[in-house]
Amino acid sequence: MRIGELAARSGVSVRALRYYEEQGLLDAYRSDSGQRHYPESAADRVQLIQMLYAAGLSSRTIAELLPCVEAKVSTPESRARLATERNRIDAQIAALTRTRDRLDAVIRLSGSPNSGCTWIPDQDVAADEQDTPVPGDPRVRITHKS
Amino acid sequence: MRIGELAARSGVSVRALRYYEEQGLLDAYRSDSGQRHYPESAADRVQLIQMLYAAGLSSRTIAELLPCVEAKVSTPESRARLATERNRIDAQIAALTRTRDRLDAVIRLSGSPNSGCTWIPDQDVAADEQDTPVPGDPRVRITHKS
DNA sequence: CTAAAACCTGACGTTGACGTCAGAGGCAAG
DNA sequence: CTTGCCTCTGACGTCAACGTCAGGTTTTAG
Repeated sequence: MRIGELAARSGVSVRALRYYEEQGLLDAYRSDSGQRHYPESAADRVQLIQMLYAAGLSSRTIAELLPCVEAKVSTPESRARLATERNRIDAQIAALTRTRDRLDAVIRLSGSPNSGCTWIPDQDVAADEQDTPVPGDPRVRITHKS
Repeated sequence: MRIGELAARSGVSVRALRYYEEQGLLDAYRSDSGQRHYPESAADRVQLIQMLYAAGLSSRTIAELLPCVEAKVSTPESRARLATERNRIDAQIAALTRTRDRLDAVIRLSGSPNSGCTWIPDQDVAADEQDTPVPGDPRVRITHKS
């Protein structure tokens, strides 16, 4: 198939596909006129590329690990790299989970009439830390050069 | 405290703090000479900002939602916004989990004796929790001081 | 008092993953 | 053959979250 169809099938832009090729993530056969042609399997590969991009991997890292993931072949270095990225993703999941739970807490408590929401575990909500912007508060002006 | 101390405490750069202020995420009192002064609570706020950045929220979105999380109040719109972001994070967690599982599968398969083309004998795969020390690698830096 | 360290405000630089535009050529249909 | 869509190769534009530098002021340590 040509690039337009692959783009439509995999849901990415034509530009992105050319960029992937430029980064060494996706190769194409060229017709005599120079047009790119892809096998059916390219769609899956693009999905995989998108997956790894979404996980925060850079083009270079993807280029390094993609052969391993596709061919399931690895050297000790690539296995170490895989493990590193896996752990990074794991940490990211944990952080996202904490963030989600915090947002959940806010959502649940935002309907309550009182202010007993404690998003700091065992610390009292300090009454006012002079942090609230008072409507008619004349802030100190920035006096540059007295 | 002044900006340098806040930066040290919260683990972000001075430039980042000034940027947060510019984006309306963090306000500071100014001394007569124009220097920023922050209350103790600013450190927590910075942590929260970092958390939301790490979850993929933009400055503008954080600016919209941060008052809800801090003041524990919300309008129907902000609740909807919170729910939207929560669901986005949830989807992101699901996608990351799938990606991690896929990497796990590759790691297991490539570690198997018969399926991996390990052309370098036996080496320890103890490359764990060690991030790639590439000099100019500007990936997602969350600067967790651990 | 003095020198170093910290802070200030612009303002331009960086990076990755593309978007977008220009100009030129290819491909099936009528 | 021409019309209209698709594709090609550069090459510049974009956007966010800062990094970095310059030139000047303020605070602090000795």
